Amino acid sequence: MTNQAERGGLREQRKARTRRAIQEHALRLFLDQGYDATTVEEIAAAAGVSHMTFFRYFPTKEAVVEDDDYDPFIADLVRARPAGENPLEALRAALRTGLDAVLDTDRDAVYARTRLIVTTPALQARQWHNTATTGDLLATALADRERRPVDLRLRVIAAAATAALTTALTAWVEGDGADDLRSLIDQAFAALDPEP
Amino acid sequence: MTNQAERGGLREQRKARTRRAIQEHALRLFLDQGYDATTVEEIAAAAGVSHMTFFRYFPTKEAVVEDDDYDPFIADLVRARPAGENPLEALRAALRTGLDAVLDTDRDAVYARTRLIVTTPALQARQWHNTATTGDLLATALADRERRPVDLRLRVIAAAATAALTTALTAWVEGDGADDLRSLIDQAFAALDPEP
DNA sequence: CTAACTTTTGTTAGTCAATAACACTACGGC
DNA sequence: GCCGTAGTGTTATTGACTAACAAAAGTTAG
Repeated sequence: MTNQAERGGLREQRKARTRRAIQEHALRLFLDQGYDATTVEEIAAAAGVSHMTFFRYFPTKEAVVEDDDYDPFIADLVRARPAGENPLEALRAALRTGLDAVLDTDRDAVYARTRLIVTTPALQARQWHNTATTGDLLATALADRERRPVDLRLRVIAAAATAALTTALTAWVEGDGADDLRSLIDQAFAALDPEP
Repeated sequence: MTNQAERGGLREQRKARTRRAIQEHALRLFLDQGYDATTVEEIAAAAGVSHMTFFRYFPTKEAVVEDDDYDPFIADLVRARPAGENPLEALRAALRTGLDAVLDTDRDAVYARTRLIVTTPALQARQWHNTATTGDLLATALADRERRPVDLRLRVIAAAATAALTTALTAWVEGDGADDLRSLIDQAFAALDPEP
């Protein structure tokens, strides 16, 4: 119990509450009046903090929308795929498994956030950076799985897979969320296999 | 000769000269002292104009580095590929032809600019946006070539091709330009073909 | 050649994101 | 209860970018 402060201390509770408050007010305001039309000052005021505090919790205005917590999770799923499987199929299967877990429970929230990102230039730019990072992570996972170093080939395959995923997500938003995302992702990955 | 002003008038000459001056001083300063460490005010001063004039010529600080003029050219090369050829191979061949023309004459300039973009976060973000635009253009070109509308499959293939190109360019910079770019691009595209 | 016009530029003043310095408050260990 | 410190607010600064208006130059007509 020496480290109680890090788990249940009042400070940590407050921190977590403040962080969540900022995030929720930000998303509400973004969806309400648009991303660019919403200033950090507004968000901070709505959350009852100063704009400095906002930046203490999030490094940039964009970061408040980001949510890449489960990238490492997917990387682990990739590493768990059988070594014989071809890399692209391993990525497809891992992404599928990871997304299934999220979509079943949080579909609407995922859609709202994805829509916000896809339709906001500033968030897109940021998202592309995150996608590149994810690509690197996946390439590393592929390499680990085959017990060899990352090379150009694995990097290209990982980049192609994230490109397929991004294309499917964009199509999802373009269709106003009416399509089944899983099906779109299947189609996207199928396009990478020069079929018989 | 009714439209002389649009071709050889003093105004157009001055405009072209100013634009080039801004661009050259900007690149020099960026390479010299870094992108972030260089302010628009500095660039404007070096080019002998006010910072407002800078923004009249370039919408953003990043735009001064961009150079997507030959995207439509590559799209035309894609359209010119035989309709029987598979889409990915058509893109590879078109990109190859387009790059050959540039690399032979401007290799060093292309390398310097690519390095600047790859190593500067703000320029990367912008470049990803441009890459996405290029992807759309290529997808459209592929569709035109096959005389049918753009669909998810063509978009994925175009996105995968640009991802391969980007990966090759990144590897080129990581290797300090010592590798042969053409060879890197060949390897990158080969990775997209699940080989025999 | 001159007068009226249009285009381009500079000046000024501003907004907003992001960072820094420093003092203040209150939590939590003792 | 006391004190160190984490967390916050205040204020000020930098730098990208925009708007409004005035000034200067180019262009065209008469």
